[in-house]
Amino acid sequence: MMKTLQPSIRDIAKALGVSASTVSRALKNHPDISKDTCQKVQEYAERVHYRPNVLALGLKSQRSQTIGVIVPEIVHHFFSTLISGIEDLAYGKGYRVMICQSNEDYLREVINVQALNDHRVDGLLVSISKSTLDANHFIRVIQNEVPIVFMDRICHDIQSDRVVTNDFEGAKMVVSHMLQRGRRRILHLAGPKHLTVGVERNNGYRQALVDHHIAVDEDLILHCDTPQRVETRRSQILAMANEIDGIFAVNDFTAVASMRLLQDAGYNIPADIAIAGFGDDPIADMVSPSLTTVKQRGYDMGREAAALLISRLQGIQPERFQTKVFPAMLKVRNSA
Amino acid sequence: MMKTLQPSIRDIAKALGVSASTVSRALKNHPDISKDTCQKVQEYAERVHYRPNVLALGLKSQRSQTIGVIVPEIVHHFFSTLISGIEDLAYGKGYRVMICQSNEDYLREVINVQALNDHRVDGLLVSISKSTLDANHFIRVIQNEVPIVFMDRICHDIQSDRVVTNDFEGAKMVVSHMLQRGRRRILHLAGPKHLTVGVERNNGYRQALVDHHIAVDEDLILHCDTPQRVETRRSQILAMANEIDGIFAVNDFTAVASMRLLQDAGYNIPADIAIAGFGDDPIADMVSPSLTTVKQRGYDMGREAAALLISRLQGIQPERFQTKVFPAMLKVRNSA
DNA sequence: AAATTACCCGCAAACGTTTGCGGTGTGCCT
DNA sequence: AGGCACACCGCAAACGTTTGCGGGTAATTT
Repeated sequence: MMKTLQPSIRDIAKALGVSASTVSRALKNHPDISKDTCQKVQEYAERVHYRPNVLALGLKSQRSQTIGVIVPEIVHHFFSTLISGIEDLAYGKGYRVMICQSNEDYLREVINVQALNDHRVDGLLVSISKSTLDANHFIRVIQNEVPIVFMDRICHDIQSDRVVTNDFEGAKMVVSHMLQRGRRRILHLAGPKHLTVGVERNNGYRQALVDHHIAVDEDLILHCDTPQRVETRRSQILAMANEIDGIFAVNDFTAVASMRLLQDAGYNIPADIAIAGFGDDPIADMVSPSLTTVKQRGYDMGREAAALLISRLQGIQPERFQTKVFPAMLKVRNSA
Repeated sequence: MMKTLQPSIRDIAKALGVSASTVSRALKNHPDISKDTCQKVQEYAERVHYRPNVLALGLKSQRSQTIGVIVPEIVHHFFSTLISGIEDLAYGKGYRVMICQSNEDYLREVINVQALNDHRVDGLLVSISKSTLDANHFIRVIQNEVPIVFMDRICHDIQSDRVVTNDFEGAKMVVSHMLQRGRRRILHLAGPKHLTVGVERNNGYRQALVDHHIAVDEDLILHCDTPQRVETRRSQILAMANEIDGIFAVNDFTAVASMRLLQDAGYNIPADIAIAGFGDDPIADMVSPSLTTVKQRGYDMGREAAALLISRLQGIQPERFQTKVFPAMLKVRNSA
């Protein structure tokens, strides 16, 4: 198998007995170059599989045509779909994408930001980690004129474009749905207090209760947003099981985990306890009973975020920062 | 908010009244530079948040310290864990990772390969798409001296390092398990014939039958490897339901989809029909009954693949290409 | 005092590309 | 025949970094 190193513009120039500048221009059909030369150059380039060196281009143009993406964990369906949306739109506009995971770890997030900055990405799309309280790493790249669009998990302290789900309405809808079906004591498995998504869903839960003239019982709100945490709080949840008739979890994994827990303990879902989640993960449709939840349009949010960022990169700057709010959709299934 | 463009080595040199070469050397404590100068440079660099320009580095050194990853779809848990493993190891070794999805589309895969090649990634980690029959796009980058390590979905036509699961043994184990529990007519929902994983699992299925002195009935092998395909073949599967007592699906989503289908049709799992999958996706533990399956060590495979690639990049070339085979582990749950 | 040595540091080229500017040759007009 | 326009192409600098080599100054040796 013959090895042929990547040919450069100079290699082509040498082989054809012309200058590098001529090759460069010929490749883009510059009017200064004769049709004849253009054709010769293009043919030869094609034949040797010439591909421009993006590093050199980026170095010269001071823009890499690459956007960086940081999400907590790609294993979560919502974030994977977000990424798919981003990729599809970005590719279409001639941008490449570098994806990083913070693993919900603040330090890792800082490193990711720095690494992407080192690679001179033109812009950043970010969903912050659960443990991110400080925003200096983001501020620094913004000072370098690298714009950021926050998605879903936004960073409150920073003025920027944002793409979010209407978490408040979504939560209100699904909790109202349970209340309308006669549930009265609904446990809320909530997210951390410093994540906007968690707070908004919590507020939606509260508003639904208020709307139905039910007092909010703070004892019915637990910080519990992962299957692991459900396991940790196992006894606590089981102890409450007889006093509740519904659960609203901040995401679907947690909802499903709590469902399994209660089913194993002999409870009938939804007869004894109704359960609802948030996100419409594929598991929602695979568990039994299937999970009532709130659908988030991850793919569309990804596209929108990428579109917002790219339009900003291309200088189409609307006066102020925008916040795109995607509607949440109630997905009624069998668990509530 | 003040904007401060990214300082270069020359900016530092100018500010400190020294040459760029001195700054470059001072930053890495080169013995030619006095302790005094080193300290001054490093302090100043720190203060202005100097970060080397990776594009320039890559251009000069002809290596980008970046490895490209192509997987079919990140939404699948196996591939996300694979990526996590890759990232963790690569980061540790000072490499960055660029992730692409082929969406099971051959053309998209070709574009991905080319894009990563354009970015002068030092090496490639690839799981091929279902629709990939031709390998020329891979051969071309290998000719450019960019090594490839195939993971899970390997490319048969190419000599290279490989990291795979022992699909044959895994399938044999889980099918044997069903046979030992008295199942006799097991439907196999198989993958496409040109994917090694599918073929190997198919072979494992066949071997298990042979081992138990049961004739292989080709009518019990259906090409059906996604929930969508299960839906398409709905009537066909239901028509067979009374004549089978087990199902072995090539992956967990397909297993779960068939389980839902049969449950909705009134069959009891596993009493009427046992069901097993492959992969140990998180859903396996969330559905009811929980799914018996075969565990694949995605994270470890990712780490191993990255390690293999990086050692090759660093010139530690074992004589021939290696194939690392990870053992499959039977995960017995309640569905079989 | 002259010569050697060590210690610091700068010059310039190179990686691959783009682009303003200047140059050459040909044909046309007067 | 001289001037002009036009078509075509090359030179060189620049992006940020590294690195071999050469040079200058001061300290040490003979």
